[in-house]
Amino acid sequence: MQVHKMRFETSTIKDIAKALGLSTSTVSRALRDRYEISAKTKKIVLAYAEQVNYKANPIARSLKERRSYSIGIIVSEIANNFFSQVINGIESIAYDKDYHVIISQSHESYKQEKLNVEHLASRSIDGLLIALSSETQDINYLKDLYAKGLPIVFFDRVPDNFETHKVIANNFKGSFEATEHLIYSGKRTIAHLTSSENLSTTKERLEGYKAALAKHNIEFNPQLVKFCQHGGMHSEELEQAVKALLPLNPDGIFISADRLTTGFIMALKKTNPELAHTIAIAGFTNSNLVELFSPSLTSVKQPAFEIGQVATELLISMIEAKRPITEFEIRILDTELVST
Amino acid sequence: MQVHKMRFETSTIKDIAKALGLSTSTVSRALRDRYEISAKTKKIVLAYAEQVNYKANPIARSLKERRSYSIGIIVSEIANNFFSQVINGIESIAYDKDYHVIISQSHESYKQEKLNVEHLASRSIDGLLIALSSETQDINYLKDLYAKGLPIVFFDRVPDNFETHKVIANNFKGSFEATEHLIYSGKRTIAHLTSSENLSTTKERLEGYKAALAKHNIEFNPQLVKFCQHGGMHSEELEQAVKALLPLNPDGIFISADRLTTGFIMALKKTNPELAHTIAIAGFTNSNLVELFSPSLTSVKQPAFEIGQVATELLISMIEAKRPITEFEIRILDTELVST
DNA sequence: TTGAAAGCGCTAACAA
DNA sequence: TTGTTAGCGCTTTCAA
Repeated sequence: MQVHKMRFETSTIKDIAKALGLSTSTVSRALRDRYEISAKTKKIVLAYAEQVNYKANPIARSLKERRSYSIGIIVSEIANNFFSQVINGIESIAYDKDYHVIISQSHESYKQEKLNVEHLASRSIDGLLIALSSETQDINYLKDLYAKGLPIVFFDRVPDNFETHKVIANNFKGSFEATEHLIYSGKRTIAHLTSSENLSTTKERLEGYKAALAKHNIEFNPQLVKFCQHGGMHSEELEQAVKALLPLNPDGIFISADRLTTGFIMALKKTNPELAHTIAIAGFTNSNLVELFSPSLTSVKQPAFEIGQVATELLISMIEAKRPITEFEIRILDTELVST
Repeated sequence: MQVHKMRFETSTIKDIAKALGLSTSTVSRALRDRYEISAKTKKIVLAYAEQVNYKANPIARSLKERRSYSIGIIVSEIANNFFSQVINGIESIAYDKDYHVIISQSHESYKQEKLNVEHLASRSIDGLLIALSSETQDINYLKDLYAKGLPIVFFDRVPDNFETHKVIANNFKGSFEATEHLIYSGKRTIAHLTSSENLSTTKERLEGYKAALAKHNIEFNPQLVKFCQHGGMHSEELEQAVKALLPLNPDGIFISADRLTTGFIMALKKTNPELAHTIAIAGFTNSNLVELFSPSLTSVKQPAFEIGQVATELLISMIEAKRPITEFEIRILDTELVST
């Protein structure tokens, strides 16, 4: 453990105080730029601190201030373009405001999600940004933490029975446009492949799909809708969906999630390659590789980076709020339809 | 700030001590399972702690023990399949050993990398796992930290003048096989698109490429090799490379990095779509979407997850070593050639 | 086997 | 404006 001791042989506030013949509190005040302190002493302290390359020990500060300047993030998977872009947005704001982020993955498992959240909470995060796993139904553990004072902001996959800030894409509109796009290109038998019914996104996107059909007088056929409980984490799930849908002869399909979109195309190419280029595909995906895909598809892109930014701004505002917040916002950001 | 105070109204060691009429040290010993302590008291303490859902405050512990049980990770981009898989491997080991991880992205910028590392160091990470940015040449700032006692393990992009553990893929062999694969399919004018010359991976992969050419008596033509200083972060870089290579009429190309591989295909499709299916492509990529690509390609897959695992095991062994380590390992893991 | 006490580095109420 | 002092929650030496 010597190694460690060594590393901390950096100067502390105490060292500076001693060297300059001041008290630690004066040094602290100079460094934190707080309270009344003479410009002169401040300058001296700052100069000396600079000279000895003083770095405040964030752990000591955290212990004293009872906060860690860190925020927790829970996503299902970082190897998912949507989420990695959201994370970039989160970081862009967090680092700016001097917070650091701790990322955890639920891998679409409720158990893992709960474990991670509790682990983060015990690590004294100051706030939590979370997109629920596709398995999650019981959010009482989050309510408990929230009640104990942990600020939480939901993004993407949000619960409806939880009063706090939420940031989502305009799922209804995005789905409506994607479905309508298929209709405009002459498709009439449009299947819909989607995630677990638990997810808010699933419900909203299903509504958009239905609305587009209704607008164009196409009867809604529940058989054309297939749910994947695990969000496409397992390829069997997708192959089964393909197998169930094809007998209905769809000429188009609208897919409601990143992993499902790519997973569906893979499953289709694997099981029925001859159909890959005959079924028109429109789906949610933030992959920056869509241009390379064959068959090509029309993609609904979510403003992932912005979602991350907005969620972080809201979270930090909650963390730094002087009084409990009672008015909550649901921010809805527009998607973009991209054809290649 | 009330919000915060509230959150910490969880029981502390002191509370338990008071409730049970013991001293804090006894409670601490019981909880940490240390020193001589009577089985009886231990049981009482443990039961009570369980009952009140006691959670140790990691910040207080860190301050006292001068370590944070967290490790820092620097990658260029998490939205890169290779790196996100490495991170999954890192987490699988770290969480098991009760460390948490803090991920930072350099975005291939030396300045950002240095900033992030120093930020992490000031956050008292216990160790660092890093893949250098494509811009990085001066690693003195890392040497300084290392000299001060911060354990560091390099992976993927490693420096040659730094004595510590390193974990890499067998870049030479992977490149050799990929190039040879192109040769076996009858290609003779094989271009090579690669990253910044700074990177260790660039050098090793170039050697593999050359060796395969040599084995098959194909003369090495330096003009067929193009370096991308920014690792394909900018699309212009790639379009220029395409423009420079095509006049040489390559019938195959071997590409040495994930982002370059996908970037090159995009650039080719954009500028010379008619050639997209005539040039045989082999390239490093860990994308799980290659099956969807058109044109298709032969991919060199790195054992990313394992690289993360091994690097983390080595790092934790350094962190927990009782005495300074003097023998270092370079672990080389085999790649896999996948044709679709 | 247990307790008292010091101290990790920092902040902030209170006193001067 | 500055200093004194207490204390955040925990671990650990020393004494009992």
